Amino acid sequence: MAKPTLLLIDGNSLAFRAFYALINQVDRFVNHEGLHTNALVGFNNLLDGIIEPFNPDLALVAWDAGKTTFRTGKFDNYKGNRDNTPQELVEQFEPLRQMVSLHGIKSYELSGYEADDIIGTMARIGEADGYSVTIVTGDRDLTQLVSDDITVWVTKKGISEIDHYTPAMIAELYDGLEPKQIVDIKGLQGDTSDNYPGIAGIGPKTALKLIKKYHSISEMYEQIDDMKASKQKEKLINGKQDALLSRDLAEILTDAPVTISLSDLEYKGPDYENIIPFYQHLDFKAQLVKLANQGYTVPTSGHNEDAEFDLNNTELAVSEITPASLTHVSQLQGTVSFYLELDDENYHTANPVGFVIGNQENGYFASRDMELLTQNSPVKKILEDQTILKNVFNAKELYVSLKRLDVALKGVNFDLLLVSYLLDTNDNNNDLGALAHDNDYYAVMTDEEVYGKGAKFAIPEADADLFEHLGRKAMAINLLREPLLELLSKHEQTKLYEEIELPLTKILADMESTGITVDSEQLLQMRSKLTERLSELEQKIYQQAGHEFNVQSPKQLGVVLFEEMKYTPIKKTKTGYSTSVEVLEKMGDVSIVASILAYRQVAKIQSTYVEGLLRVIHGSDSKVHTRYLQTLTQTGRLSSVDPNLQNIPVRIEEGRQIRKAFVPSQADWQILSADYSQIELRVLAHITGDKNLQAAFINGEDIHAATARRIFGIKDDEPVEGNIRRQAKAVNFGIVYGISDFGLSKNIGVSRKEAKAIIETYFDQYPDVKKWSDDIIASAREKGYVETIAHRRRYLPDIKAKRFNARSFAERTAMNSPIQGSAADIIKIAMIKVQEAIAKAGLQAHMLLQVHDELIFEAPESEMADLEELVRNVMDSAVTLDVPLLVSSHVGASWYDAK
DNA sequence: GGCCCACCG
DNA sequence: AGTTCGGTGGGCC
Repeated sequence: MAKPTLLLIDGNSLAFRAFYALINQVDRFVNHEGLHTNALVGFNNLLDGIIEPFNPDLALVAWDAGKTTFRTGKFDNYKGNRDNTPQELVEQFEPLRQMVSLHGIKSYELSGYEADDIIGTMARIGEADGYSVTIVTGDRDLTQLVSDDITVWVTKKGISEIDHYTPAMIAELYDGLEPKQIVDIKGLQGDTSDNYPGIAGIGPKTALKLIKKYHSISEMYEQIDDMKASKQKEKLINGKQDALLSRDLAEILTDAPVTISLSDLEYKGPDYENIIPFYQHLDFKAQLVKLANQGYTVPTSGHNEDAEFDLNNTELAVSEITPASLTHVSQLQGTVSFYLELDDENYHTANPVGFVIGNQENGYFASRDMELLTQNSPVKKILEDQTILKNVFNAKELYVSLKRLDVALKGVNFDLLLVSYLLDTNDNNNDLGALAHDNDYYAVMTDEEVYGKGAKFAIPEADADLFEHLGRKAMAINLLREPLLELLSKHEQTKLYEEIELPLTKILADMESTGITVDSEQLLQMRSKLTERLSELEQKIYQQAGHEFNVQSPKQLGVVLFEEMKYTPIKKTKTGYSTSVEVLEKMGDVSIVASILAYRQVAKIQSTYVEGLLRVIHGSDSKVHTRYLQTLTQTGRLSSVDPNLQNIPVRIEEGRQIRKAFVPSQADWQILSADYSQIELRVLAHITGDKNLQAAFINGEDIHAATARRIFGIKDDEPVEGNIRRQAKAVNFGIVYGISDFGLSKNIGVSRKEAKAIIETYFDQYPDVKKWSDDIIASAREKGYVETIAHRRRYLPDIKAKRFNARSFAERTAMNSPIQGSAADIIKIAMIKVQEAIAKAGLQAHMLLQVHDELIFEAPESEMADLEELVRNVMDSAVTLDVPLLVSSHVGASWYDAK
């Protein structure tokens, strides 16, 4: 029969490990009362992930009882070099013990002894009583206890990985030594973290060699006279006291006067009833979700008034649609929730795998049969009925997917994904379950929990399982609607939602479905030319380097440049030499560097753009259909994926050629591009109220020249030289980003001192810009968030962080987000108005793309003049600011030509 | 899956 | 001690 098991846990060392594993995020793990929880989180994961599955018969967590122990009596400086335990950790010790207790594990400490000694003692007692003992610790010192019946698990990499120490492993690590000899090694080499010395001048290698030869420190000194004279012998003789003391300190007691016995240590398992309020107190939402999914009820959370609704309403009435129940479905009215599941995130190509429709009053109806959405089905009728309001999750995905099934979705009224994102841009997770959990609703699982991820992704075969999940999603959408809409209203975001984001969703869906035509012939021609250039450059580089290597590997390139060719490294990355453009350009006129820069440029065009685009052209219509992510960025911008059409090359001619492949979808049509000029600087002028900055725009001045005159004191009748204007331009942009003197000096190539003076002059000349910057940071600190002109909100928890870096970052973000985000608001409003105007004018034109401050259209040549005027008028009047908005536009046969 | 690098506004 | 905002994608290791 297998032996009974005893688990001994080193509470202090694991708490330290857990704390420091998440030290970078210490300010993020704080509960609603301000208690830090990073160590609690890590410790809890350990208990859940390791201890619970292990399910021992007996378990104990041992804790240090205080700073003074019998070891400090022997050696004043024992652990004397340790900094005081941070307050953020100290405050977690008491809840840690509660947590241990709620997991059904006994805690124990003993005055005058360390946790190690309790563990050593209990381990030997357990071993003698016939237990298989496992010790879990963050401290490798405990490996001295390893025996046939005692295994030591030591966490590493924070606490995410664990090494299992057995006698065989010790033998391997210490060249055949036994576990108990580790203390002799430590006696000789010392321990810097515990601050005992060992023998000066004896390191790990010598220590190992000596103990291998003499077995122990005491045997070594017995034979020391026979040792031949050497410096080492002298060190050993002089250090005898230190060695004996250090050995003593390193040795873990196995006979501490503990007052507990094995019979006190029964492992009871978690106390579910009481651990839930405990987790709630700590704001451990993920843990609550786990418990809820295991069937443990989570009562309504008390502290978060904003999100208080009935989590216990988990009764779900979901049934498969049958010919008979179709009558019920057809009678649905008022408001319904609809959810369509796809087998892939790219909804332009994914297959629908099931859907659900219904509400709380009439129940939910699910099916895998997509035929039920087509022809004259009642479901299609409901979806196309403007008067029946739909609650959905990700309306844009639904518009596009349903359009592919020939269903024209109407009456979308609530989009859970969109609303959650507007409430908190961090809630941009595309998973409905996860997002519901963020809003304290736990009666639905995440897709990963139900479907798995990666290679394991699979839609459940059993109808009951799939329909339950779909039904719960639909129910979550319905139940979250009211509380979240109420929050929107509290945040003054109802207009943002109803008049900007929700209408925009439909427009983006149409743009995506329309797609833009890509001339693959053009790309194929480019590809063969670029292939040739790449192989020429490659050969040249090999010649310059003297051998072949992977030019695309920064690591190999670093070796070639900075080791073999002995150029001086200018900058390092975390993993080695930096070989970025910035570095390579600083290396000056070196032929291999020029070749590499050229190679990189061409390789980028080839792989990302030529080949990347060719891969995503749809065979059916020769177009690419990007997806705009409307709920991702922290500022309110869109992003574009599969393919990304917001970063098509433009600055360098060779890359710009790519734009020749973007052409109108029909003969005799053209491309129109219209973009806002300096929209962010205009927004800056508006929201800061700075009269000097506003005057420049109102008077139609060249803003960079105007800034140049101000910061470099150039008189009105003197010209602004190109290089000076370029510097001023960098300053104008830098201000928007919260640049430092360091950053500006690097950017425009002046000294740091000069850069500092320039920034100061800028703020003198535009005093209200300075005032606004200070004010917005103060406001962010007070409210915890910043806002755009349309009340788009970004929370900045780090604005109060103690860490300089995190705080500075938050301060720059506090300035930049209202500017970048307001610009995003403006172009979104413009898109809605342009679409309306095009419809009203009865034009055939399509809006195709948005690139942050630019809109791209296609239209018949015959209506292009009208379209251009319409677009310009709508864009420059989209909103009224204290400065004018300026739009420039161009027409051409391709995107390249519309410049 | 993280890192480096390069492209966009 | 680090130093300019917001993104996506390819390739390496």
